[in-house]
Order: sequence, then structure tokens, then C-alpha cells
Amino acid sequence: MPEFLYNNKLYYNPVEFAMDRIGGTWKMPILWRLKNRVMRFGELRKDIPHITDKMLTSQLRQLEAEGFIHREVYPVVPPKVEYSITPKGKTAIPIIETIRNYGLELMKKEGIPTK
Amino acid sequence: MPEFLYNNKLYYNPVEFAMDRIGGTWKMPILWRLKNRVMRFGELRKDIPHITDKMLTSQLRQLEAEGFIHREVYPVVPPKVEYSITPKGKTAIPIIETIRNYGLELMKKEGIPTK
DNA sequence: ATTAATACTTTCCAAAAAGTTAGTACCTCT
DNA sequence: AGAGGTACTAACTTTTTGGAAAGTATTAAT
Repeated sequence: MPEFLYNNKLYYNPVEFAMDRIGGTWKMPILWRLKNRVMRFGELRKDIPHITDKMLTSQLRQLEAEGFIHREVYPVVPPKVEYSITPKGKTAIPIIETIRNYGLELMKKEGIPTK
Repeated sequence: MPEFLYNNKLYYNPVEFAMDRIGGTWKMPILWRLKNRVMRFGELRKDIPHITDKMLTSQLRQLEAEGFIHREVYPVVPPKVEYSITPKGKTAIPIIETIRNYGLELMKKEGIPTK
């Protein structure tokens, strides 16, 4: 496996690279929810259990910086900001689905009720 | 999304559950190498760049505990231990491949030479 | 007696990720 | 004047993850 630098970080393989973009605790849950609709900050917060303002903001910023989502600000008071998925973000959906189904499969094997 | 406990840890979704079994820096590289052959500790260490003894040991133990690999000890001196993938471990290979291909795709978009 | 080989184990430490708590800016409405 | 609503921002702490370096056990070979 080749190793390479990107944004001053050293990666050892493509899996690591992918997981750095869409991995972590919150990025997939966010992308998953945006997959077929636009959502506001407050909506996402309500919909994703246990996420904090800080985590939501920082993850949204990272996803935006990588081009997975788009952030649209409306200059009104109180503030209104809408988040939507980009074409690049959509390419992540099937991957998330694959991992999700695998997770469900493993859970089933462990006897964890999946509903 | 349902939340649930497993081994005293709280999970919020199936993706998280899957990534806790086969995610992290080293588990996929290990499984990937074992996918079609048995390997010894020293072989794995030589083959996976930058991994330390400690990390290799701890990841192998976790993979074994979850049933993804099998550990065979030969009572000889110096010690000999062989690691092999189990049927359960094999189910992870296509997932790794999917993520890997996605990583390669993202790298290509970023202009990172993939070989 | 010393060295070599192999597969760990242990201790201590640093960095990264995530969580907690509190606060800000702005305008509208009462 | 004060409260309410929205999307943050900042400071601080905790937890998790990973890493470096050294040590252990056993026996054979020199």
C-alpha cells in the first residue's frame, strides 16, 4: 500500500482516506438525513439524538469544506441556514447504505433487536 | 434510529456498530492481508507499515474476540502463532473493498496519484 | 555465559475526538 | 425594558486512541 500526504496528514491506505472524510460518530448520520431533503440546523439537531451544537456545527463545516454538503444562509433574524447534499455528497450514500446493512447483519448475529 | 447497548457501550445506529468492529486505523489492513492466507505475527508486522507491536497485538485480540480471525498457537520455542480469517471475517472483505474503492475514487477527484 | 529469535506485555505519554457549559448577535414582539 | 428565537462560538474537561521504549519468557546455538 502506498502512503501519501494530504492536508499535512499522513495516510497509509485509501480506506483511511475515505473514513477521514465521512467517518467519525456524526458525519454519516448527517449525510443520511440530508440524502433527500434540505434541512435547517435546528431540524438536524432535533433529529439526531445526543448530538451537541458544537459537534453539529463542526461536522457540518467539515462536510461543507470537503464539498459533501452545501450551506445556504438567509440574512434574516432570527438566523436561518439550510443544509443540502451535493452531487459529491450523494456518492457517499450507497457506501453508507452498505456499511449500515453490514452493521444490521452483525447485530442480527449478536441477537440485537434491529427494531 | 434506535439506540441500544452492547457490551456496556451505547450505540446510536448500525453504522457505528459496524465501525466499532472493523473500523479504526488497523483492523481493515489486517483483515485485508489475511483474506487469502494464514500469516504469522512477525509477517503481519513487516507487511503493515508503521504498526507497533502493541497495536498489532491489541487489534488481533479484538478481532479474535469478535470472531473475525482465528489464532493458532504452536507450543514451540521461539514462539509461533498463526492468524487466519474466519467465515465471519470473510463477510467483512466485500465491505472493505467497497470502502477502499470509494477512497480511491475520492483520491482521484483530489488529484492524489493512486499508484 | 551470552546472544538470538519470536511473540508478546507493560508503563508512561501525547494527540485527537468528543462532551459540557456558558455565552453572543440580532431583531421582533409584548 | 425584557423575553424569545436561531445558529452559532469559546473555554474547558474528559475520553479515546495511538505511540515509544523497554522488559519478559523460553530454549537453542555459539
